[in-house]
Amino acid sequence: MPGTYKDIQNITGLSLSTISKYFNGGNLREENRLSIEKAIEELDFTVNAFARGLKSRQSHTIGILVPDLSSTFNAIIMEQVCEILRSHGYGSIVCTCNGNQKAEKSSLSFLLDKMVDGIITIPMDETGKHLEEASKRGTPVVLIDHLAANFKTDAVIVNNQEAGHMAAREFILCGHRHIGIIAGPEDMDTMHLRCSGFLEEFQKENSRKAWVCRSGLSMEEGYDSVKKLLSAKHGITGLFCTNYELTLGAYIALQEMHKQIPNDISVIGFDNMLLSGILNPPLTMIVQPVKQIAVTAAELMLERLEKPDFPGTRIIELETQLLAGASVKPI
Amino acid sequence: MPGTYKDIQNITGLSLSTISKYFNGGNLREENRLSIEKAIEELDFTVNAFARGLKSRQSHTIGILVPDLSSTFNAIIMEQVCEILRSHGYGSIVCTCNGNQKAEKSSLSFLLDKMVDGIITIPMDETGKHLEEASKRGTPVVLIDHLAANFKTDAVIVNNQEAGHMAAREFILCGHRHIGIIAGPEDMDTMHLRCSGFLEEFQKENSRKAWVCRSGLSMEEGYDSVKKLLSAKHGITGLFCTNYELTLGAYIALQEMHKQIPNDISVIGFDNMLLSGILNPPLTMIVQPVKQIAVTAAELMLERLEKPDFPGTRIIELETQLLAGASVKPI
DNA sequence: ATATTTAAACGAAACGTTTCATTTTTAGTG
DNA sequence: CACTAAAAATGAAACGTTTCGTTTAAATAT
Repeated sequence: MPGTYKDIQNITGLSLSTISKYFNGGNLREENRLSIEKAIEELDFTVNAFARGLKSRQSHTIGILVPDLSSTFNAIIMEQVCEILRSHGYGSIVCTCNGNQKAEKSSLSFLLDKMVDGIITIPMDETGKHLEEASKRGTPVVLIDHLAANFKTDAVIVNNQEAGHMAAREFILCGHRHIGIIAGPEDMDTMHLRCSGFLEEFQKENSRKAWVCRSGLSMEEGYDSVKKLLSAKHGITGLFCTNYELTLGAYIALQEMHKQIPNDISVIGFDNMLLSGILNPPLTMIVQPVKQIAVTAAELMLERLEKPDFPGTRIIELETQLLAGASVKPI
Repeated sequence: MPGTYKDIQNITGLSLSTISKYFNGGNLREENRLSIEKAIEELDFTVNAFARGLKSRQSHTIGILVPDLSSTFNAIIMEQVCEILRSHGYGSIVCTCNGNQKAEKSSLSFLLDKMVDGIITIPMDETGKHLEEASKRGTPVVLIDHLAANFKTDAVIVNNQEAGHMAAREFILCGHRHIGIIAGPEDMDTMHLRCSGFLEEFQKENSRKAWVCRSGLSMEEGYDSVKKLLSAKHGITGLFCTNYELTLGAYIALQEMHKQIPNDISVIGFDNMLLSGILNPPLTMIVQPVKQIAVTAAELMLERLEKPDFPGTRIIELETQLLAGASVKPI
């Protein structure tokens, strides 16, 4: 039903190879170029991606594999990545694996079967074992958020440990000695690093003490963690929250308990600049360069696609920033 | 590099058509089936989707086109839709258009060029003009959230007007006469219907009055709207928030102003059950059947793909629910 | 055992591009 | 104006499946 090169050929009288050249940026005589363009218009023609892919072995499609999209951070990263790839002519096939490692492996196969030219992923299985299937097929992989122990490939990460340090230094600077950490899951290395980074710096002096409350990643768990930490009466004067949802949950809990920030308790949040702006007083938080993470991941992929055998792997570590608000009080 | 039917042929001695039959569910002699399976194993074979698509004219890929993924509602709908499609063997190419109608049109073309078998979209352009390109190519379209004025096609919507009614009745029942509505943009028909539905019901009696505060969709604007509405001293005793982000922003603003819910002010929120559970007192809210919306949209699409010329269009309206909390006080 | 029906396997021709080795045309030179 | 070099157009052979009309093999009936 849709037109083909042959239809263009019938209209213009040009050969298939010339027409192909037109669509692939070769040199044509001006009159031929115009007559092809006229035919395209007339036919409402677009190149058949199947046939093109069959010859060129490229789909101009990237597989995106993430644990979920309910986490705002993931959703926004994905949104940005898709958009950038799109502006370079690449589509994004998105798969989530719901925190399930088995699903992660099968989603990867699924994506590869769809002939994606590359995979961008926030891996769950931190060994990276599942990714071997991609390299077996010669499909490049770019990691976001954390490296994979047994799979060397391009990656964009963030200095989570340093993020922890920064938060700790901020509390130290203001004289805090008793801090609660709303830490999230221990087996997730981003979260773990933020927490251990904090402790490393904070506990350099014995007079300072931190209480770690592990949980999942959700707002609800941030809420619960605050209730737990404060009811234990450790004499905590500050809270460090290690992702967006936890921060929000914690904030809501504090409001409910009528704890004034920062008079009753100081808070350092994580991730979301937007949130910082709206709260009053503005929340001091560690922010990740979300946009830049997405841009970098997309660029790593695009460059890798251009030079498939560029040697070595590039691991790009971006900086988190302490966005100073007014939620940490000197004591 | 990856194997082909021909390689399987060399190993098994069977013809290409027999091998094709194997992959397309025809009847084979048991021994042949086994020998093919052995060959597949040995070769690590997977069917080439380009070649298959070229013949079958199907990509087993659906295009998903939404305004953005930063809105939690959209992100979750998408996550679910992708997952369901995936479980039926369909990939999802996701495009966002950032609230930009020009981008919406070009994203649609982009998706069609990628040979998607169908389009599931939350349309921005409410005329649906841009969708004509899809039907010109015979690509089915399923709408979510709202219909398109000039484009009849399958759709999943929600009774937004009735949602407004419900909220109004709840306030009326509790004796409220002065309500503020945090309404979002007027030109977005979901938001508009929630608001107009509310007004329709609420203003049946002249003694009741509602103040509408229009804004964008973000948390920040929910926050600002509350400040505006309350500083105007209309004597408002309740607030109706018309989406998740606005609800959250409003809640934060109220907390900050030390307005107790529901003693100082009653609140009905929208969209997010999770939020309701965590807040204290639990927030009364109107919830959309998110999961069911996603399931229905995916099913409409899958069924349409199976019977491309099933006559008529199916418009499925799902019900919102009032989730009773304790944030509306009788006065 | 042979004839007949049914089921399974086969061969060849598409599907719509790209590519490479050739041929034709154009532009450039003495 | 013929002659060469460079640029553009050409034809044919892939790419890896599916499909359809036909042949061959297996199963059933005579």
